[in-house]
This record gives sequence, structure tokens and C-alpha cells, in this order.
Amino acid sequence: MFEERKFSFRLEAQDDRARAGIFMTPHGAVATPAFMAVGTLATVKALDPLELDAMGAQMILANAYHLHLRPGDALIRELGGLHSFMGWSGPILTDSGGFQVFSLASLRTVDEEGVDFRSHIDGSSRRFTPESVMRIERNLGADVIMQFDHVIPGQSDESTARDASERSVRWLGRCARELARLSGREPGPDQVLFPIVQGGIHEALRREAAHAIVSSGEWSGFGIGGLSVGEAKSDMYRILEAVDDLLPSDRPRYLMGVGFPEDLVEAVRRGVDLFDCVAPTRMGRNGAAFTADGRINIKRAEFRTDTRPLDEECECAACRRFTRAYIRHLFVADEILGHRLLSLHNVHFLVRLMAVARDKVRAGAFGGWSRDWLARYHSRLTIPA
RNA sequence: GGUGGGGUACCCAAGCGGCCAACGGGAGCAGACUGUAAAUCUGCCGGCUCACGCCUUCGAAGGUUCGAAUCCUUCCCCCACCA
Repeated sequence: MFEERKFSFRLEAQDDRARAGIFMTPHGAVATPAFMAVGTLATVKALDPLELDAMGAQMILANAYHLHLRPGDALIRELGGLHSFMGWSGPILTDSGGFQVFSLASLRTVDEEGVDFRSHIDGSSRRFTPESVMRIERNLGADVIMQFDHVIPGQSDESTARDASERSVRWLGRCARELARLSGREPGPDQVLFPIVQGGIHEALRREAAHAIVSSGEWSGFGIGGLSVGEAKSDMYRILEAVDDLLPSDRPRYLMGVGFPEDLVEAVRRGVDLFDCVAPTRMGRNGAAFTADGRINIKRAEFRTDTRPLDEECECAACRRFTRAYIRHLFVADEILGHRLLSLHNVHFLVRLMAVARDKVRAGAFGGWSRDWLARYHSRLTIPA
């Protein structure tokens, strides 16, 4: 159906449910579990692709909705596609805009055919359908493209969740057909489509969705969507455990929009291979830094004279050269270097966390390591008044 | 020396008889952020108190008034222009 042979996934090791593997794409291999930095507008905010490459980032994410509005997917195609446009030669995944259906709820209405949007930029009316989104994502030219799905709030009741989940399955079929049509009609980028399992926090719905998706075609990987959108963490973990049993083990599972360091570890423990999240960059711009001992707010007065690096065990470019006191100063003075350094550190932190997780899975030591890691991360109770 | 304007909380600044512990902004202190409408948003910000409330504040000292940051008198200081 698609150019499948450019994609493959090899599961190399498993430790209980935790997995380590290699996901091959036309733009290179991704060792999993892996964290993908989010570059919604074809830029990982505040970071240069060279810096991402240097820290070991393997794959990044961009967004179809945002790039369609600005600068336009046709322009990006004309300029040679996302990879060359943004100067990143590694694998790229594009999200479909399904999340924007959720987060821009006040600006849209959903029906079976598609979604009517008001552009958040200029208020102009737009219509997205599974077909139109496939055309956008194809123009962008990412390696992995996500289906257009229907995301709903985490606490949604079963009826609402069923409606969105079943619609997402139907839209998957339309996405696949349109992509096949486009691929057959014109030469284009080597792309693969990931379905997205929805179903809210209702295990039965997740089960039905996974079954419907798996039985509907041969997929190179699976998105798990609709989590970390307001539901309790315990619900997210419970659903991950349920979904782990439902998806083929020889395909990567991508938990969309997650997350915080502790969520990555918890999810790897439950069989997830790929992640993306705005947290490291957004929180970095807002003054929060991940450390092995928990999250810190670098703006706090306590760091005014702190000459340690953000994280004493971190080897990122920020930690090797700068003190907490200096970075705090940059934030207090509203200097952009502060945003860059914390974004760099936070993305590095998650990228490295997943690299360690890979090693631990391969060594058969993930279980004990993850428990120790989580205990230490949660142990930070220094909340000086 | 004369004329006019002004001195409000850490800073700037509104208020010009009661609805004022005193608008706004900044600074300061804390918190949030999970497929990015986010270099954003929220809370606190005279003192004591969980709170009700109490206490001390609007250059200084007197005074008028039931009641003053707001009116009057004197004094101190700042600014502009004129000599």
C-alpha cells in the first residue's frame, strides 16, 4: 500500500514490558525508546538543529495544522520539503492537527465529514478533512505522518469517547485511502501513516479501537492518543497497560504528547517506544529545569548564588559551562540565552533519559533502575519557603 | 527674592472629604505548564492573623470635621519659569 520497505522496526530487547528496538526510516534509524523534540512550526523553539543533533536527538515532530496556516504546506513542498526547509536531515514526524481540534475547541466544529476551523492567526474559515490533512502532510514530506484524529478531553464520558474513537477509526480509513491515491498518482516522499488509538480512559473502547485498527491494515507503527489531556495519571498508566497487550509487539508504539520525565519512565515500563512533548521547551522557556532530583524553577531566589550546574550529573552544553546563578540571572533579566539554555538542557535530559532506558532494557536491568530513578526524581521535597 | 507645579507603599503613578490599606504598572516572592494560539498564565505583594478582624500609613506638625491621602495654617524638600 505504501513504500513500506523503507520502514521497519526491530525489537532488540525486552525487559518485562519495557522494550528496546530500532525504528528504520528513510532519513535514518531511531533507537527506541526515544523522545522526539517538538518543532511545531518547523523549529524546535529556541534550538538549532545542530544542537539537537549534537545532543543525540534522533527524530523531531512538526505540525500540519500550524504549517498549513503559516507558511503554507504548498510553499514548503515547493522549497523541497520540511527536511531541507528547516535544516534537519534526520527523521521527522508530522502531527495531523487532531490535537488542535481539541486545544482550539472554541474555534471549531466537528462533524463526520471533517472539522470547520477558524484560523487562530487571522480568524479565516478553514475546513479540515482526513483527505485534506493527508494532502497537507504529504506536501510537508515528513517520514511519519499521523492520521487525522478526533481528540477529546481526558475525563470525557464513555459516550463522548466512543464517538470520537469510532470517528477516528473511520477517518483512519479515509486517510489511508487518500494517501494511497496520492502516492499512486504522483511520485512523492517516502512516508508512512501511523494510526492513532483513541478511546479515552475507557479500556473497552481502547480495546475496540485497537482491534479495529490492527485488523484494518498493515501499519508500521501506532500512535496512542488522547492521553495526558486532563485525565488522572493513574488512568493514563492503566490505559497504557491495556493498550500494550492490544498492539502488535513488532511495531513501535508512540505515546503522543507525553511528557514529563516521570511519565516517560512510567510509560516505557508499560511498553511504549516513542514520545513527544512540548514540556522540555515550553517549560524551559518558562524557567523550569528537569534534574535527576526533580523539577526546579530556576527563577527562585535560592539559586541566586548557586554555582552548581542545573543538574550535577548532566553533560549537556548548558550544564558543562553555566551555573544556576548565571542562568537564573538570564531569566530574571529576560535574556533569550536563558530560554535557549533551559530548552537545550531539558530536551537533552529527556533524550538522555531514553538513551539510558534503552541501555537498561538491553541489560535486563530496566525494572530496578526505573524504580530507583522514579524514587529519586520524586524525592525532592526541598521547598524552601 | 517672585510666580506656578509637586512631595502617595521598594520604584513609577492614580486618587483630591466617607465606597481607601489606598486604581494601574514595574520590581520582588511563589506556583502552573504533557501530539505548543504559551519567551505564557495564575496567585501573593504595609504589619499581625488560617480567617473575621485589629494596628500603622499618603513630606512634617498643628487645625477644621461625626469622618481627612483628600480642606485650612505653618514649616521642610523637589521641579519649571521670571529676577
